[in-house]
Amino acid sequence: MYELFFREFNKKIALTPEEQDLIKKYLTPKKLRKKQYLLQEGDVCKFVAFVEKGALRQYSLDESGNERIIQFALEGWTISDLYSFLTGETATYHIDALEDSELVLISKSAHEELLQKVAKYETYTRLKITGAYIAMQKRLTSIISSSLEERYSSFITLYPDIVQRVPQHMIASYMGLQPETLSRIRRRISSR
Amino acid sequence: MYELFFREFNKKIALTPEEQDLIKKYLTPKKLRKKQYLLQEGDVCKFVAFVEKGALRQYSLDESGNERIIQFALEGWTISDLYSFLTGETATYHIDALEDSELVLISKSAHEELLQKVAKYETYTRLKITGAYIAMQKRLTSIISSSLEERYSSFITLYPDIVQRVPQHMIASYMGLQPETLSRIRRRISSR
DNA sequence: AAAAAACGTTGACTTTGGTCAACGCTTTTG
DNA sequence: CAAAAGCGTTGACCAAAGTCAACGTTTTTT
Repeated sequence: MYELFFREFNKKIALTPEEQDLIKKYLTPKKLRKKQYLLQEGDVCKFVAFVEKGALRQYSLDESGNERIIQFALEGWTISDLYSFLTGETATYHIDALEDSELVLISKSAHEELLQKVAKYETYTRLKITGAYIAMQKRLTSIISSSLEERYSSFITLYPDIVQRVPQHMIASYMGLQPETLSRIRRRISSR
Repeated sequence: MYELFFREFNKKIALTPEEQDLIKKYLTPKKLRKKQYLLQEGDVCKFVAFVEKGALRQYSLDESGNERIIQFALEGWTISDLYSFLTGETATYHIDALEDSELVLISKSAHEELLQKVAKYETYTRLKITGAYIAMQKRLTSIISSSLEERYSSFITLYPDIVQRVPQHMIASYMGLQPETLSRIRRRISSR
């Protein structure tokens, strides 16, 4: 239990067995069936979720009610509505499961106590968010400066596992496109 | 000297005078004239820069050589090519000054020593990057789910100071648009 | 096993943003 | 102070993405 979580943690900073045991006390396992919600827009986000197994997505609804996916999370990724989690404001995103999934939850109070009691937890958190920031900045850069063909091509080389496991229209949504448009981009790419 | 820097720092976590003096030893002031580079693509980014006064921009060049602005930084903001700074890889962004500016620089070695010696510096860093992450996620969400009119309208309410101080074609670049397109969007908005 | 839902593709047409050129105005430079 | 560069706007035209409808296939549900 929590194997992947601690494997990832130790990749960022090595923990002693004692620290690991202490941290374990603050973790809650949770299973989610495909299509179940972890978070719905309007609720307050009560936890950060680490994906041990499965796949989730985070999305908002535009004014026409279309789903706009802003993040996927496969094994080893962390997902949450950070703004809602940290401020206690109501969430602006939905999070649901794309496959049956196993999560490790960290509640707000657990998060706060861990920050106080385990210095390495703060470091872990800092490194994790820094990595997420850098990745998102790259995504943003490619959105404002690359062609759709390039964006899709780098997506499939960067996230081949997502391409395998997630329906194409969701990848279109992630790219801010209509499914038909992504289909045509794929044709253009393959006919070269 | 460093007034704004410490004002912002203390907003996130309060420092004792001693801590403040200690941190000061690791800071380097730097003045930059309008149009001067702080960082050029291909160099390694050697520092994180806090803006005491002035305005900067971070951008990359697309394949046609157009500037694509991914971030502005006014007083109180921090700017850097984080990926290059942290990994030592060569930078993919340019950073230059839009106005004569005064910066506070933190070098790589200063950053690392501060993380070790001053626990609150790690907290400051974590909070700062978390805020930047949340802001960027909101920007990304609006890019993939809002109309251009909405995006520009929220930009001017969110960053009225940038609208005042930065030429319009740079705001277009920040939004991933041509200057002509932004000009037309403005006309559409004002004619309502 | 049958019915329903979800998915990806294609075609025809519309809407939107990009491109190129021109112009007037303001700011910067020499 | 004069010349040059930078800036924002507009018009005409072009290219790209969105929309709507239809279809065959696959997956899920019952």
